[in-house]
Amino acid sequence: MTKRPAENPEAAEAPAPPAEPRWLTEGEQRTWLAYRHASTLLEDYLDRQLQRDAGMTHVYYGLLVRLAEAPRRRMRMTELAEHAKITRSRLSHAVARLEGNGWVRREECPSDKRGQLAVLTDEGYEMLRRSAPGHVEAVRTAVFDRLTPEQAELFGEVCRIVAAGLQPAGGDVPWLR
Amino acid sequence: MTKRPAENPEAAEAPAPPAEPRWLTEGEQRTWLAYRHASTLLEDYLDRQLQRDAGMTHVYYGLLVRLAEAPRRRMRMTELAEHAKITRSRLSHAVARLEGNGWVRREECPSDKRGQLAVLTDEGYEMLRRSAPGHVEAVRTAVFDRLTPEQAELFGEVCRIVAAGLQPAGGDVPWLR
DNA sequence: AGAGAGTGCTTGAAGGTTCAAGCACGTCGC
DNA sequence: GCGACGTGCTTGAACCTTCAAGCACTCTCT
Repeated sequence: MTKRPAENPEAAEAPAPPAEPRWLTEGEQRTWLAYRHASTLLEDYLDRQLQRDAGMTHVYYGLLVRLAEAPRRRMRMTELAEHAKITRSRLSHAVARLEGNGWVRREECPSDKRGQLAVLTDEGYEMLRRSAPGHVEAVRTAVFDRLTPEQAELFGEVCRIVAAGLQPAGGDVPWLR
Repeated sequence: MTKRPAENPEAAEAPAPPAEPRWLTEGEQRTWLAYRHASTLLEDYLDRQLQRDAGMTHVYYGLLVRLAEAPRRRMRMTELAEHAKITRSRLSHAVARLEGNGWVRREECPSDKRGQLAVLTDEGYEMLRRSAPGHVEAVRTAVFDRLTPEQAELFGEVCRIVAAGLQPAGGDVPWLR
């Protein structure tokens, strides 16, 4: 409910906002709803495509991509989690699964005995090479083919602003522990 | 991997794309990554805020909002699922949980004995009224306070385009069964 | 060197989502 | 009216994510 309820919520508010909430304008509501729809549908579309063609969700796929682009195709767990914007816990579970698939292997970190390296296997790389064309096609179809270059550019700009504001470094609260 | 891999993938492609994949340009890659970051962080941020202040995720919250805005605060299950862009199955589980919380109640549909109506209870409405200010504040903080009105407007436009393209009605494939 | 605090990662349980069935009712055509 | 197919919704199992601990190692300070 980003819109004011029918009745007047004067006193007795939730913990955070002290005064009258700054409700969204009509236009902001429409924008917000549009964003919600777009991101829900897009997430779904990409997850289905990748689940079908690569046997994993978009998040897992993204992890493999990051590994593929890292030097020596390996990365510290924490660093990988930060790049992917997910919690360490989630990454642990994810790598366990990907390890089961033979796409990732773990290695001890030579410089820190607590540390673990996630390493993309050759199998993993090969899987990525096979499914990349289908994925990029899906992204194009769903997004870039429908936008003018100017729209795409501005969309990127907006996303960068929003992401920066929620970044643990950029904001002032460490949302991702 | 929306970027071309290091080696040249000439022959032996994935099922879908027949010829050389249309890889993303440098700028498109940056935009895509920014979108992924923004949506991941935003989803997380909102879910945490609502989990903390309202005891449910953003999706569940959205369902209650839709019910609150529906005539007589009730809606057919299928219709609600379509509005929320989720599967019927997911909605069934969700309503079961919300029913357990006392925020939603089910009613038989008078005109179709197969049908079910999800009805927002008074408790549910009250919960919404209490948590709405905190939620709208979070949305403002994360998004609208950081964008100029022009940026917000264009962002909404882009989202509408993308969503329309993925809509079962708008596209040509029924992604949501 | 050693205690205490911090870091890196994992674990298990609780809850959410998806997928494939499945049941009940409606609709269409004979 | 009755069979076949379609629709509305639910169910259970498999999998994913979160949350709260927990273990092992490192760092800091004395």
